[in-house]
Amino acid sequence: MHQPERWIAHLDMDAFYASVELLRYPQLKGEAVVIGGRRADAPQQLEDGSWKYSKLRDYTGRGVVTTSTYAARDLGVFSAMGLMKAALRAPDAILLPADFDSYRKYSRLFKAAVAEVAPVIEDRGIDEIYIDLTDVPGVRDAVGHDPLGGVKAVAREIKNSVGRATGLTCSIGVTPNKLLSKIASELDKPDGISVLTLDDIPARVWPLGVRKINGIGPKASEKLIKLGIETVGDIAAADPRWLIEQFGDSYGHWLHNASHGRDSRPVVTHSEPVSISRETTFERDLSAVHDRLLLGQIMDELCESLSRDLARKRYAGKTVGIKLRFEGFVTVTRDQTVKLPISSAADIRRAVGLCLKRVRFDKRLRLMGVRIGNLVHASEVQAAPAAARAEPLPAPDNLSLF
DNA sequence: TCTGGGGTCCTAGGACCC
DNA sequence: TCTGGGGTCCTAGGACCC
Repeated sequence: MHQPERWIAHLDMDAFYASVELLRYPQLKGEAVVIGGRRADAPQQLEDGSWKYSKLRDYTGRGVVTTSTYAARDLGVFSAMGLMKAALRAPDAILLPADFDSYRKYSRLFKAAVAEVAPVIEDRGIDEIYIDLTDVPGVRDAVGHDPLGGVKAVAREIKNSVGRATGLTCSIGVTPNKLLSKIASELDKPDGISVLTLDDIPARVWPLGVRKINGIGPKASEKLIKLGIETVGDIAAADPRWLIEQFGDSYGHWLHNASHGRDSRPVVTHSEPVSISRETTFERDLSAVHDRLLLGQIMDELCESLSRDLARKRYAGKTVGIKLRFEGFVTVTRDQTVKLPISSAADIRRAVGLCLKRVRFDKRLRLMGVRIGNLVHASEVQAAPAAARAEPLPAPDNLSLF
């Protein structure tokens, strides 16, 4: 075995939201439980001490599954599935509302527990991280005599640390790069450790379906399958020139490299946000004519919520965008860049007004969103000269488009 | 029975400047 | 009368991820 230059871990919490809920309701262990739905009812304790739960079959309206327990997955209920569809498959599954404050708390706890063992961490969202283990003592010192043994011992130590801090389990993949580690962490889920070297790629990675590669989504996989390519090994065996013909220069090259397990991306321990947004899907589709006032009010609230978030995170931005999704799931976006960074709800709402003017409202709306990009730190925003501040003010009637 | 909310990155065309 | 390239910014849409 040749010695890898790096050892990168991918750590993925097992059924994270559902597992956090099971800490609170341990009596549900082993049951089919689904998290999701904005207005799902929380469990109620009755006089006799027993609990009353909402069932999936009683849910009506829009919404998707956020997470499901492994028992629910056995019934065919997975993340991102519509709740109504999930109810057909598992009508008796228990439905819990999402409690993001709680999930964020456990997220901080598990990340801190990992940092005690290995501090070079890249955040990949609430329930997963990459960790550079290369310079962790137990790994560095094992180079030469027993590298795999050292890596496994450190991975076990990380899992133990996470378990002690949270009572939750996770799965870890360790390989020479992020791409392979992301694949590896899924190989022995839940509560597993998988260590792979480049030599393991043909036996362990090539038999997997193309969707297992992070970066091949529904569209690319559909196209690959149409071309007769089903596994990662099929991509690896394909002529790279043909891949480039089919998928373009950039994605074609990337597919070729990914299928051979090549990935040199570093573990990024700090990053700045690119954009911040707020959006909401309505319970029923709204008419731009009949529900004008309501839509205007919802847009005001989105802008205020976005503005509060900017203030809390201490950012301002120059590009405001709206997102509208109409019935039929057709999505439209409009952007408006202003001269100086803004952060107040009123300034954002004004830019939104300019965006709204450029949209045709011939169908009912199901979603509305606001985004701000081109961010700068609030501390870098200078007071605007009066002339510049007064500049992009549209006539008031343009604001009340709804 | 349609499909949440928060993000990132890429592409491609047009404006504008040198 | 015809016709450069390069660079940057803005905008719209789309793929993908958690």
